[in-house]
Amino acid sequence: MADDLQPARAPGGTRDVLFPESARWEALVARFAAVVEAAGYGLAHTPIFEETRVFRRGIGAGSDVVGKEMYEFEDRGGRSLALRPEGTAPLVRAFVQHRPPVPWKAWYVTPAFRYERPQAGRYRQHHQLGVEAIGTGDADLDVEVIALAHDLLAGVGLSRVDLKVHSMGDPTCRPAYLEELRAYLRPRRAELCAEHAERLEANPLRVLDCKRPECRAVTAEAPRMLDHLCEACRRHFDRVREGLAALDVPFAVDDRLVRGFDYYTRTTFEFTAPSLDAAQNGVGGGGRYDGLVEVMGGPPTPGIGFGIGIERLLLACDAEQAFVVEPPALDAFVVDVVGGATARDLTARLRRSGLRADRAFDGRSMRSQLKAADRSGARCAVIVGPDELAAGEVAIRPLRVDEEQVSVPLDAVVDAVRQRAAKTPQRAPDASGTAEDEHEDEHEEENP
RNA sequence: GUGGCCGUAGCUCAGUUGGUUAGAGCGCCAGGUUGUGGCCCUGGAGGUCGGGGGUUCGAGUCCCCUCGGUCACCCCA
Repeated sequence: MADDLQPARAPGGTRDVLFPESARWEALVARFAAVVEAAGYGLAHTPIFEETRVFRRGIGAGSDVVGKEMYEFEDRGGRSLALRPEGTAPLVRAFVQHRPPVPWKAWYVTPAFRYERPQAGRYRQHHQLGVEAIGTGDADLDVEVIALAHDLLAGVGLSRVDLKVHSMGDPTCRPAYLEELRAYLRPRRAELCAEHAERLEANPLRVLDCKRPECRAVTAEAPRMLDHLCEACRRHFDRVREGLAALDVPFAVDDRLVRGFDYYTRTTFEFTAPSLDAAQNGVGGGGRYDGLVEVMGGPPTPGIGFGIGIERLLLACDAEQAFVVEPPALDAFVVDVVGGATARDLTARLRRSGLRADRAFDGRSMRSQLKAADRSGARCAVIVGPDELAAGEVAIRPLRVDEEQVSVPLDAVVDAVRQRAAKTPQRAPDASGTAEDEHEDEHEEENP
């Protein structure tokens, strides 16, 4: 019973995003939409849960995400469902189901769920922005997709983001390479760390990605995928690198880059923010998945996409004091010390005229109401006291600039507030430190 | 799933070898200013000391359990 008295909390690893922070999220999503829609991508919403097999088949039963991190459940009809742990598999499922004309270019913003222990930059429910482009294997599409992610990251004002790219090969060249890698590792198995000695046969690539020194030492001389690409994959990768260079997207080839989902073929890439001193500094990543549509039951169709973690991106922005967003200020705050009817009517009139207005309730003192007006960040207070009431006027008191207050007839309030709004710079409620303009036009980009 | 650290007001924290009615700053409310916000002053509200059990004459302080938070490993956004 004592348990019932404990106040309720959001479940572990989840977070509330309340007002002014939510305004920043909205601004980020809007920025993303602008970038990708300008490139022909259309917004797609798909269900937040899918049949479990969509992920099991798509992401791969051997991956950690599917093996131990999925929010899996049975519904009342006994169906096995799962909350989406990532964005690609559901969109590929939607592609297979609806068969839109190719190339199909879609973007999404969605929560993603993974049952992991929360820590800095990692949540059980996090949010991703991403795109998927399905229907062509042209390497220039890889370049386009990577450049879009880069442009967003640079556009929000992050000065330092590292991009690593790699090629995973394809069914022509990868199996032979994997066999060669296993053959190299087998005799050295005893030198590997415990987990990777275990997984050597199932997923030898993971060993390359291991950060432990013992694995590092063993793999220093191990054969690399890049040296074993087939002719087609090599040409593809060359074209991707050439394209990135042509578009001034800085990158480094990382021949140890291994990504967590089984579906990747050829190009894979990852963006990290060195400014994040937390362990989780990957802000986004993606790759090509030329076999995935087929795995989902569609015709053989190539595709590529990426996902960006909203929480991590914003964390990285915090570290650089980038992407500071000021929510729009109120145009007016109505102060009424004569009963409240005027405030009621006036706020409604201002709002219906397209202005942003608020007021105080509970018939508080003028001092209290003006305090509230100040705190609200409103550009001016519209004051109604006994004198104004008698004269059919209101007093317009500027709050953000040092100017005299003026009296205007009741009829002229909307115009007066509108004029004030036009010439008063905005300042958000509780604005702390640097106040920038709400409109996000200028942002320098520095390329290393 | 494994491990470290931490739970005292809305927030950030103090709380002396266990010892009377648990404190501060900020925030909030009210007043100083019977018509005017930001600064200043005064007062006020607000605490199951995460929860449960134990030791003790006495527990915020010690012990056990539990819940929660946080950071890291694994892996990922």
